[in-house]
Amino acid sequence: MGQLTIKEVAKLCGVGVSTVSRAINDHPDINEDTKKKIMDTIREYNYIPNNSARNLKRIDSNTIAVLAKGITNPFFADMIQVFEREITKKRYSFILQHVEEFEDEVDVAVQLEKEKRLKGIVFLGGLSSHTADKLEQLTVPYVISTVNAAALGNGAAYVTVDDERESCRLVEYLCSCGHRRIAVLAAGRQDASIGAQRLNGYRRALEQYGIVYDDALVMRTKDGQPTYSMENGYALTKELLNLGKEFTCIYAMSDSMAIGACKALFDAGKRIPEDYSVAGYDGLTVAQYYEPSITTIRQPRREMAEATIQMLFDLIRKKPVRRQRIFEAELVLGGSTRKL
Amino acid sequence: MGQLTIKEVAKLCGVGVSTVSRAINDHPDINEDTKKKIMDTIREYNYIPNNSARNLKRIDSNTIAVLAKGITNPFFADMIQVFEREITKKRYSFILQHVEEFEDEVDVAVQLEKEKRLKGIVFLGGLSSHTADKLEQLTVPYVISTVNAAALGNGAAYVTVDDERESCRLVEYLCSCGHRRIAVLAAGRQDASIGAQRLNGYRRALEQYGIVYDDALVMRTKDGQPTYSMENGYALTKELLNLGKEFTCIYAMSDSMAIGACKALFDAGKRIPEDYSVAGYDGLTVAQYYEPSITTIRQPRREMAEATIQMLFDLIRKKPVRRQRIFEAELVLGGSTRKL
DNA sequence: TTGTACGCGTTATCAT
DNA sequence: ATGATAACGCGTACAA
Repeated sequence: MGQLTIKEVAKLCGVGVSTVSRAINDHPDINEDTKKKIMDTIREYNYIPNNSARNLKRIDSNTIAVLAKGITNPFFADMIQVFEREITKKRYSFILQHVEEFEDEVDVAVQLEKEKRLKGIVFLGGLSSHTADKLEQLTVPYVISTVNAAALGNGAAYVTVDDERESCRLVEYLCSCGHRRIAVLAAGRQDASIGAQRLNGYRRALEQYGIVYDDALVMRTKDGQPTYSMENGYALTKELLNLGKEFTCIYAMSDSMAIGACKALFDAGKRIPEDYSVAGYDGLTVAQYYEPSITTIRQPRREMAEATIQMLFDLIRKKPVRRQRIFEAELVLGGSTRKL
Repeated sequence: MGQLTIKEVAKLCGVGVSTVSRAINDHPDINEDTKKKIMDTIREYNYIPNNSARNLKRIDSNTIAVLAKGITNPFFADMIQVFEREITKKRYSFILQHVEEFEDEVDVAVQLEKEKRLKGIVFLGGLSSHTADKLEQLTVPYVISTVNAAALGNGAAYVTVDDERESCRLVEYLCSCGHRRIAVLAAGRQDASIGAQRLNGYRRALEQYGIVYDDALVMRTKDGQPTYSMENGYALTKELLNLGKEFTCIYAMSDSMAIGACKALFDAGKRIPEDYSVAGYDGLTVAQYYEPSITTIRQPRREMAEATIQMLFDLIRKKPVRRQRIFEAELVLGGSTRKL
């Protein structure tokens, strides 16, 4: 199709292409009048510069990309807001790039870095250890946010919480309430990421309280099922009830699962926390709004997002900077748990 | 930096650039052995083609873009999944493009169409009527999803529900339960989109039941506040309670607001539905999982998403197609409302 | 089957 | 202050 190019705009205005380029890129050395005339015709004819051509030619671009695996995860929602705000505040362009479940986020990052001449990258979620070495293909600074990046062990910059420790802290609290048979809604067996960490924390807490670990109380997500959903929490809890195991408390490894667990208990005619206590993990907004509000571990998402951007810009500006930050989470007590 | 280009790969392999190009683009007329050798060195040296250059050169690209305003909106989550699945199923590439709150999604679309040589576009959310004429700048087919596009009135293709009718239906149900003083948690006054539609539906239902509309029962969101959030639902309900108005039911214009409303009532020591009934709108998953489950209007999101893609491909293939589809929503009865 | 050369639309460099 | 022109990295017609 006869798309409008910079050449035709130049012809229309009776000037050279470089003058048009100067106009649209706010270059200083250009006559105000000619600039105005050019901008007017551009508006009149709806000329839109081709970004591919610009990116191809440009040396650099002051653009930060945030790559999110599972962009619809409610856990990411306010973090993304913070990223957007902080990045534009620093006068950089912000690209939010969705990474599909089956895609390798590092591959996407390497491509995008070339395509858009990125200045920096944030990884949100995903990032299993077996792709860690690929990170070396990146030539710009990057920060890994909210994934237990410590496990990657390659000196990468990251911002996270210690999932094992926080999980342990939560379960310690539950034990201190007198619970000794705490069922767990966990990830599948093949999960080597946060799911495994949180389960480790659970076991550590039990040990400290001299409680024998009982594998029968650990409900594992079926392979291929989405783990951290309400549906899964509901299904696993139903199954747990059907098994007839004795327990006084359910520890769900995400707030969404905890909500599913609560609903399953309600549907079975149980009361919370009188009959069963329920605890979650994440600190989603909806956990506070549930009735009863859900005892959980709140990750300081906004602060973590801010720290991520701060760290990224320090790296970009080659400031000396601590490349690892492990945030402390907060134990939020809700009405969903009680002392026995 | 000495980035690896197709030229250098060609040199490394001792072949011409076009042969390399043929290799990476799966062209038929190329010797299998040379192709293999090229692909091997590409892997060895981690060569990544520059997408900007490719897009610039390519005539077309079999790519569909979904532009979402408010990508973190839980309402969009499963629709996006469907888009992704259906588009890749049809062997097209899928781009999910986040549109910032202050951005004009049509501008973004026009740019992206040029940059990526798009074959089609889906608009999800946003799209106020004052940008409707800009849509003519698009030269590829597009479908508007889930926004009351009828109001745009320019013959654009869209998939939606009739917000006014469905809202009316819900309120009719509430009236049929004997409620006569139904408070509303609404959008701000300047909202001319779905917020206004749903409020119209409310008024129509009242009329049918001979109930006088009382503006004092309509709690409007403060300007600049995010409307459809739990926080807002909570705040508006607190305010409503403080006003001391008499009412037996709250109609929140989104499920998130309804959950906020419930929590505010619980915090005030009220019971649901014994003291107050609460109804929402949207049919989010969490509405079912809340306790009590929330009476709401469920929009058939997945079906709407499927219809959107179907319509888009029909347009691309120039099949004759009904360019407007208005889906029927479902009235979901939950435990949050009761007959008086 | 393969290589050469041109052009995609833009920005940067150099003249003027 | 402005214009001509050479890249940017790749795909493709055309020639071989």
